[in-house]
Amino acid sequence: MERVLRAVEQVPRGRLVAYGDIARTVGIGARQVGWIMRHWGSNVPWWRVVNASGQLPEHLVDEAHTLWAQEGIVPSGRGVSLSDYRADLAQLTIDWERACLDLSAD
DNA sequence: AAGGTGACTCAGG
DNA sequence: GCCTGAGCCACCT
Repeated sequence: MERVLRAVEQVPRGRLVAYGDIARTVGIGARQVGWIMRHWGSNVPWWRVVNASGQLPEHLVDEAHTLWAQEGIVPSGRGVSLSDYRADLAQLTIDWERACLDLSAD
């Protein structure tokens, strides 16, 4: 699950990813991502992680809208247009790994 | 050890 | 767009 949290941390400002994206990237079930977020999400940019419909659970939408506004994400309808802000999770993790290599290489 | 639950997702109707 | 059913797997009774 460390991988999950790391993946979420890699999501850049103004971008979003779906639980399923993370799930497939780190190779676990989508529900596990949700479970992890519930326990450790408070320590990562959880608002950049939404479900496949671009929505969040009721108790979070309010916070999320505020944070999204700060990131320049404009909600559409009940959630956000995931397709408009979706980040390439796989690419992000690759970038992160390469960054680590660069650091050690130097 | 077995069964229920969940910040989910996908395919079908 | 909405509802159902099945798959998912870590965690908790």
